[in-house]
Amino acid sequence: MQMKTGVEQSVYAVLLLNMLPEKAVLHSEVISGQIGASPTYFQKLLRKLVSADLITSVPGVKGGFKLKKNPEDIRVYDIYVAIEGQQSLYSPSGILNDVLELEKDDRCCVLGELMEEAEDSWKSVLKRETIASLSEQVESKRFVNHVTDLKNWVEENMVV
Amino acid sequence: MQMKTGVEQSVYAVLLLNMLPEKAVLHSEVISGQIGASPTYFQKLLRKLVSADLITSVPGVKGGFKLKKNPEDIRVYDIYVAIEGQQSLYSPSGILNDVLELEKDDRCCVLGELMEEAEDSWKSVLKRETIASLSEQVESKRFVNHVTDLKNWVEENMVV
DNA sequence: ATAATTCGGATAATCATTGTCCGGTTTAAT
DNA sequence: ATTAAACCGGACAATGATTATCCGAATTAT
Repeated sequence: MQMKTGVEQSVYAVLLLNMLPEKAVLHSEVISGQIGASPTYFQKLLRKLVSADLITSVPGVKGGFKLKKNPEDIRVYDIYVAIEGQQSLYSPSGILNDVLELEKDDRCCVLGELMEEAEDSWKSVLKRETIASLSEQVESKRFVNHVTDLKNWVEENMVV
Repeated sequence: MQMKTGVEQSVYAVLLLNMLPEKAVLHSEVISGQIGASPTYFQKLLRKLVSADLITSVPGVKGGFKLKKNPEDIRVYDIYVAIEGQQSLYSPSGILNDVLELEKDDRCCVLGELMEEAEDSWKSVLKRETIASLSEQVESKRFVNHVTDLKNWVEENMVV
């Protein structure tokens, strides 16, 4: 039970896109290069983010990706769902139902209720934080100089 | 990102073992038969529970498994850790460190802190519930008659 | 027109989980 | 003592999900 690395990469990608000025986009291979991800697979992650309406893609020469929503409206949870899908951490196999000889309608999986509560609790933390608040943390922490380096890098590599 | 089915099976196994009278044990194949798990793999799960000191094994003819701790002292979380190990849901790959050109010592993974908090929140729910409280729920809910059936089955199949 | 890019599908590679097998050890019963 | 039935633990195979690659099509700036 481990989170996909794709979620982590996607979060950082969105953080990078958040550094873009208006109208500018970032080429997918440039991003994956910076993050150190496999370019082809990373494209698929980006497309999932596009499908989830979190980022926008611009096809053609000088194309690339940029944010679609405001950073305050992109929760870490949204990125997680975009990449991993909505399936829950725990899929009850109905074992206890068999054991107790229950009907299928009898939705009373004791363990399931607990797991659902645990998962909700986990999700609520991911829903709390947004790209805006994460960016703020990165900037306000102890490495402001590195952030300016990174922003310079973005400006050098962005298009339009 | 999905929880191993082994965790679910293990929880139910422990619930079954909790129905045993003192000194009695349950044969591993009998349990896996009831739960509908593959017998050989299920043995491995049981041995993990043994290693975690949650249950005891009795080798030899008339051998089997029984609880080692009191049901109040076995948390769902303990079973989860016994089966899945202690690795966290999120293993930071240090991407942001690379991006920000940080030293390895600089443990300031923004996303990591958030994920850790989320995971702690998730775990706290699993730590709250014990085998005792789960058993109580099963018994007190709406299927008391099924539980007595199950207890009869345990008595028929237990050893010593 | 051409080159550079995203899009979407098919498919392969990798890895964790699940499952099997076998020889060894322990114990009850004969 | 011998035997049979169970647990022990390691090696290894099968399965399935994630990751990764490739290719042709669509789009757009030059």
